[in-house]
Amino acid sequence: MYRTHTCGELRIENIGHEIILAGWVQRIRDLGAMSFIDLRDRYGITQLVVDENTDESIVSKLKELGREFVVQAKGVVRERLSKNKNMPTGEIEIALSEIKILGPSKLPPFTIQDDTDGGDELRMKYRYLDLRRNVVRENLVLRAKMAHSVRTYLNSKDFIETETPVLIKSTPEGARDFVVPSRMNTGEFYALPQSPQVFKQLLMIAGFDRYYQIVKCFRDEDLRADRQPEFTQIDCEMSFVEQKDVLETFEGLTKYMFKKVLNIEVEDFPWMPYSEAMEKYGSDKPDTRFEMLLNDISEVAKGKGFGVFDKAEYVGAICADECSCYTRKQLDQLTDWVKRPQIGAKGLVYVKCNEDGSFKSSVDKFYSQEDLKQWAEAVGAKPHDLILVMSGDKEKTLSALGELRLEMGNQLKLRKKNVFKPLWVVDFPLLEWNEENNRFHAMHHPFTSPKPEDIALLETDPGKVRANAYDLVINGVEIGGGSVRIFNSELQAKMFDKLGFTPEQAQAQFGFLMNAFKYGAPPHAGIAFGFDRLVSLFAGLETIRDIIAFPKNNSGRDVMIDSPSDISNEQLEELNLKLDLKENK
RNA sequence: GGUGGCGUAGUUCAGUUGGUUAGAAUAUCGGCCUGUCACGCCGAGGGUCGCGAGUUCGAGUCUCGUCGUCACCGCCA
Repeated sequence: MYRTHTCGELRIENIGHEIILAGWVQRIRDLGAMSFIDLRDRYGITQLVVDENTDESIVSKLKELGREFVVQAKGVVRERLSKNKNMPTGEIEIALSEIKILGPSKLPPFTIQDDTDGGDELRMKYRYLDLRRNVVRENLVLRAKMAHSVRTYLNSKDFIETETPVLIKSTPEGARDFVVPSRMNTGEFYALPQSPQVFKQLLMIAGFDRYYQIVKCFRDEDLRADRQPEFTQIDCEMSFVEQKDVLETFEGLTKYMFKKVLNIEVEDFPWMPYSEAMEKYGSDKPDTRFEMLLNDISEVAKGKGFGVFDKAEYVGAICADECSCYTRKQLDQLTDWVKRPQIGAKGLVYVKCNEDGSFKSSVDKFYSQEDLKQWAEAVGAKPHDLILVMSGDKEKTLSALGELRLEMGNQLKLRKKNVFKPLWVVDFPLLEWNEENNRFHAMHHPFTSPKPEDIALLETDPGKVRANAYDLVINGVEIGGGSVRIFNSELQAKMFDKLGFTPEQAQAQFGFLMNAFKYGAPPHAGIAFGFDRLVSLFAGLETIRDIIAFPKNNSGRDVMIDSPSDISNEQLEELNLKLDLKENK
């Protein structure tokens, strides 16, 4: 037995007990005739003391100790002379009678403290040291708690947790696949799943009725703070349900998690059509923690001789409360901000609403006070407000205004981390036009069913067809999405046709699913949540790296184990692979 | 694929207009210290200024390239 207690549990009641602790040396404070050692483990920190009564052999042994040594300490719990109210074990200490080094440590490259001196790069390289820090471990404990609450809730609703294969088949739709060569099947490859999509549908056909899985998914696309090449989904599917049933179930799950994990009661989730999200927020994942909605002011802004607006397809505005005090410098900075290539706007027009009801704008030359008053009415601006106007191609301007809205929300501190505003965005378009390959792509995936009333549009105006698809959005983050599925092989065949598949290609790629539909397929629908994003949202973090034990960097590398890496010629040969690198490293 | 930021002591950073021997904090090591808990005080060691070219009498500083890293755009059904 290495220990009788953990470093977080001894209290004043334990005084006089002879105990054994094991853990890491956090810090040694050598006061000369006496020394204090902070011993740390997952559960806390306990102070060990060496003083004039301590055996000489122990005193000399302290010289060998350094930060992050793993030691076993034996001693008697005693009350401290000077107590530390800031720590749970702060009323007691251990009078050392024996100390043994279990694992010596080199000097760690950064300090293992809450406010570490280590940068991200170093922390990732020595992730096993970083994980010793409270803040990082607490994120992973939160993750474990959340996963537990998912299982508790879904199990209670009769969902069957089912594993699906990781070595599957590459398909042309969607993201780029990660691919695995097969040794036994020369020249052939598995693909890693982008999601267990088809398997969960097959489970519905199998009559499982309700399936879930907390499962790794893989997408070989460029990364972001909230995107890793491998990530975790809460993946679900239900039979004999409509959209409403799925949303109710998973709204229930989300509320349950907020309550169990954060002890927060969230209100019922509003439903917002995709078209409304785009018009009012300039985004399909609106941050509804604050208003500042987008307004179409084309009617009142056009036809007054200002060429930029007159030529524009759309003129839109947002109203920032109490911002008429913005200085010329601040407005110039905002203009530069929207002109950055990432936003790509041509410019920004402002109107300051003065206290006396007059207006001061950057386009006073073209617009009278009366004109500007109409703008103010259109956006609901009051005195002291600031109206920001952009124009151009409608779609681009909406999304640029949406970005500007978020930026203003940041500047005005309206995006509070401890406020949670979930909503369902519904009625997504079924298809979106892809300029690159000159064909329609499925916006969600090719198994999503069109709204029945829109099916006729498939022939006449496919871009207008709405899908029975939905996203859960919280605070401007897309947490998850799903759809009611097609469960009829003819409609599925028609979808593949619209997506530009020949019947032969569709059969080769998805024949197994379309055949399965012919053996009694129930109506079904499903959803998947990005578990990493949900955890980071709960943790109040921007990046999902901090809630993953061993994440990859921006370039998809694990800098700790240094992967990906070369493989040996023997391995290549066994797989019948030859490299043909376009550029030498 | 693109845009931008960063790269200087173990670590986090400063380094002015291109100009003497590149600094601070912290960590480490040594000394002193009986109630510390971010202990304190005194002292010491520690630098391929990412790498490579170029401009210059002279480059941490300017230019180009390259590598690494971060954020974003494209991409991510």
